[in-house]
Amino acid sequence: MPDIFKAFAVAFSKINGILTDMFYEVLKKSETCSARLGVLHLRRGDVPTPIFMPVGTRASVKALSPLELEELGAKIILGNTYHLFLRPGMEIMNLAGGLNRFMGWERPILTDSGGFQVFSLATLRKIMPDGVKFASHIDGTRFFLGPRESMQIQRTLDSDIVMAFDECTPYPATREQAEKSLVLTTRWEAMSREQPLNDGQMRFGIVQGSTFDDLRKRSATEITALDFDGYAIGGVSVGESEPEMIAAIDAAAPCLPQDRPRYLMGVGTPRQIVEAVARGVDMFDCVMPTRLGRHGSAFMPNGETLPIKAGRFQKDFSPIDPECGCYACRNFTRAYIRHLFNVGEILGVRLLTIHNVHYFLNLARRIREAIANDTFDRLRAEFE
RNA sequence: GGUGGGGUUCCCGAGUGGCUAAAGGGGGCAGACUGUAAAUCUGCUAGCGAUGCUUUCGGUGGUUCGAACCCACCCCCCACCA
Repeated sequence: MPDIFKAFAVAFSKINGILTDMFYEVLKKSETCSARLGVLHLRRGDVPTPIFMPVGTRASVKALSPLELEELGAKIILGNTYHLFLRPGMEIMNLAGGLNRFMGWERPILTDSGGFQVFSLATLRKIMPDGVKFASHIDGTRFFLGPRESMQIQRTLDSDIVMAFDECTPYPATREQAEKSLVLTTRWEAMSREQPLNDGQMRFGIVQGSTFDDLRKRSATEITALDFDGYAIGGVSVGESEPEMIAAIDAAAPCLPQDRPRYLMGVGTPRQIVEAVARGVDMFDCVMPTRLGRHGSAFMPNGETLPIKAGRFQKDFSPIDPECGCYACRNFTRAYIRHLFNVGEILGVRLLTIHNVHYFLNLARRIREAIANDTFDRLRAEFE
């Protein structure tokens, strides 16, 4: 596309943004797939899309300081309603003046609603019509978390993007179970939608439907009708195969409005992210870079992982990835980082976390550049 | 020189007649991890032609149907006393 048209397209989408609410703008769409370049305008700053959001469940992206996140180029991070409600609790969060102030992070935060804990802490909860009775995984204390409670907590956290309270459907699920879960989720999200939020907080709905195309479409349609600021595809990365995950996106994405951001929750591997972008997804979060970093795996250019603890790196004095520009790769060797893991020094965990988070943030950057330069198909091919 | 304690599979270490190829750690190796109950978890770790066989508990003999485990001698280590 000639530059003049490009500029026009950008200008048009900007006007378009003003006509809506300027929360989300599409800057460019790929001509060969559904990938799109955009920007989220949030209270605490703009977020370019496609974007990767590091996960900071308990008011910390594990092993990293806000300064390091800033230097790595993180634009938005996650927090979690369930975990922050339990500790430090809302009294302290209120006194602190919200999650951003509490943790010293000035850029946007997206908070998950606790819906994922309905899935991950399945043995410690009971689903009720208006929410979930949990027994705290810390001390067993009983408490109730539903759409109303979750919205109220996220208000106190004062996050920039608030997720509706859903039931993350377990995998595998029968059609009957998936449908029942979908109906419950739609109800809960309608309740979530009614709750007041703070000025400037954006609210996302979540699509469920498990592995059933028609249920995915139905859920997407029902949730869209509730008119959220953005839409997430949930109930993925719960143990299903990659083709099943892709199928869920293929089923749901076309039913979501073009002028709102799409967020694929909990995903994923580099390839899964690239494939989802090709299908029109704009936002991602995943614990993979931070968790694998703590567990001794480093991401390599092709998306595979290097087990740094392996004995074969004992005398390997090259960087994790010679092509990588992160602090860990610029300054330290495999042999040294392996040694740190070997003796249990926390710096090892920190260095791999820095490398992995850099990898994911950089992947998102490369994706954005590729869409802008019409080379996304080429980038996509690197991960096949 | 004397007295006492001890030498176990890569390392530390449990095991005192058959249920012991030998507990438990460590180390090593492999794997898992996807809106974080995870700086975590799971396997394997003598050899082999492998539902069994061979070698192994400092060494050499011996007792016994059977020994890492009991006996004799030898080698080595540690502690204390001379």
